[in-house]
Amino acid sequence: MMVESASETIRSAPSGQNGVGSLSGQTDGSSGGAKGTTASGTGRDMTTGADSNGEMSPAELLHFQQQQALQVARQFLLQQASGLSSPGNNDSKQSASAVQVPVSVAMMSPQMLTPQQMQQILSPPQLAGVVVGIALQEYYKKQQEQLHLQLLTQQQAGKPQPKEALGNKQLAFQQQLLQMQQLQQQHLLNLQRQGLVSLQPNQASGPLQTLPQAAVCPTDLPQLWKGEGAPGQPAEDSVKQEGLDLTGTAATATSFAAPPKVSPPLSHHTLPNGQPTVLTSRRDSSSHEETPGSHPLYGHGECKWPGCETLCEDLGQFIKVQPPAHLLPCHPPQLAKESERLQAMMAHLAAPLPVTVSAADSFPDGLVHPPTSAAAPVTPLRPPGLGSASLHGGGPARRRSSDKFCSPISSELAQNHEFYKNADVRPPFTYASLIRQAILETPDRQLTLNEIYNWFTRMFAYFRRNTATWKNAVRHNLSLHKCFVRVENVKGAVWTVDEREYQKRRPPKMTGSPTLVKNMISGLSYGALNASYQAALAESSFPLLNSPGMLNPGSASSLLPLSHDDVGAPVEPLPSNGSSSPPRLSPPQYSHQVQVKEEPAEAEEDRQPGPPLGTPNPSASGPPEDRDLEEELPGEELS
DNA sequence: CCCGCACTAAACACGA
DNA sequence: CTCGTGTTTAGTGCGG
Repeated sequence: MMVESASETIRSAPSGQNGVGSLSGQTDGSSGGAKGTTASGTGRDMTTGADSNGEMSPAELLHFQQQQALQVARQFLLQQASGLSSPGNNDSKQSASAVQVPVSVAMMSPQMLTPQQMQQILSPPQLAGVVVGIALQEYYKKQQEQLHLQLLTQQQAGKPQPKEALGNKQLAFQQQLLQMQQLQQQHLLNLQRQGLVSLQPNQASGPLQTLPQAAVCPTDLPQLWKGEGAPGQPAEDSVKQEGLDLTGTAATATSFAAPPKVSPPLSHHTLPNGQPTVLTSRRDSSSHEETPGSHPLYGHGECKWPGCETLCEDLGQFIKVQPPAHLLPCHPPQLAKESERLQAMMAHLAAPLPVTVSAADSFPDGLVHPPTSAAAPVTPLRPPGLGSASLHGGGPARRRSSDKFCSPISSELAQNHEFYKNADVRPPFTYASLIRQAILETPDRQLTLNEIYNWFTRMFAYFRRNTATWKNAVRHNLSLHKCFVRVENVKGAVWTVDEREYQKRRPPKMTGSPTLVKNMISGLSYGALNASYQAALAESSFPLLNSPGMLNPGSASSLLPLSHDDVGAPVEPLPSNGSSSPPRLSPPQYSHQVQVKEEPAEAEEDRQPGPPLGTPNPSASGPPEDRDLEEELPGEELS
């Protein structure tokens, strides 16, 4: 779950945008954004986790996600604590170490985390960094979901209660996740030992870590600790000292945390030396702790892991047996499969990627930049900021995410500029939105066809090939969409954007449809929330999903409401784009008000050069940008 | 199933 | 004639 939520969070980003659906989610922007996201991401997970309970409200979802992440972290801590102090060993020593744990645990308790904190923890850039692992995460997500379902089914025996069930489920699921991770890791380690896998601990962990890490980015953790007054380092140390088993799982984390920053305090992910033994111990502890006497996978004197019915006298035995000896045998098929896929994926991703993109790699500008071109030109990776969207180059499947959900193309681009520039990935935007972007980026808000071409090639590596195809598409779009207006110029013809038309063709409203809401939530982590939000506004494209991302108490409270009802309505003009937008223009204002529907011709005619404000739009205070442009070139059109 | 949207492909027209 | 630019039509895939 954690993973999922994390990934979800991330993905929403950039893109939240758009998110999102992509490799797996299938591209469609639309699907990705709305449905895709929901389905593949949190939505689904959530469902899995709480479906029995029915739908969760956005807020609940968010909270749930937070809890997931926190609980996992807490679990680790608890495990540590319990492992040290519980069964059998209760030395003063341990108690001493244990002392710290409680504190940390307290700190970690979900209730204590505010949405804001969450955001801090999962800052956009950092989140973005985690995106790399999304594909893997999703894969695991599915696996985990399945397992979870299985477990639930088996467990159902005695827990029908909704609320409680949820709580139990959460715990169970979390444990499951942990175990899954452990198993995965173990398996990898085993393979490693056997020489089947040459992966290094770090590498191996890479993907794995993504799970937990995604939820809680190591680098970010420090903040948490700090917040509580527990210095990052100390915490880490303490953890280590306590003989964290976490390390085991954590092996993974290492790579992530690797960077300069002192690694993640998040114990579980932190992996000191990837010692195998740790795993076992950790696992033990994990199973112990939480619910003494109970284990999600243990019941009625036998292992409940799907397919495994090993008999165990008691939990203790179960735990003992379970670990390496028992667990593996139980799930070889799954693990084997996973491992294979995992490795394949890793290979495909080119090892370092995950790490590369990690938070640590954030650039000075605060943005997470995609792997450099060198790395993987053809890799179908998702841009850090962008969640799903259709990136893979190829098939028709990709299309449109931008329109419906990635609207804030400008912010998206700004954030992932480097990525698109270097990665041979198809941008998740429609041609129309790209063209518009290209045009609006210029001071004059007009471009010749050739300049548009150049912009495409300059901005996207993807458009450096197959020129015939996309150029044709560009021309096609220019001609086809009313929003693009051709203006005769002295030198020739230039293309401008009729913002009103552009807005018209977009989905007018986002009523409070459930899906949208979900999207919003899922869109959670969209990169620079504020930035994107503003950008969205500026673009006047709907803030849709992106804004939601910011479910942050502070901003969220104020924004969410707005996004909801106001989405459809004209947004307040935000000169966020200031860069290119001349003072005179105030595009956003027109956004939806569209008075008249079509009649581009009319519109054009309407725009008489003389009366700048004369625009038919009553409410509109100022003429749309294009208008200005066009009007600036009076002669031609009018006459 | 239908519709709308986005995309791809391609034919055709025009002017330089 | 070729090329670039525009326009238009047809077909496909996808989501609502």
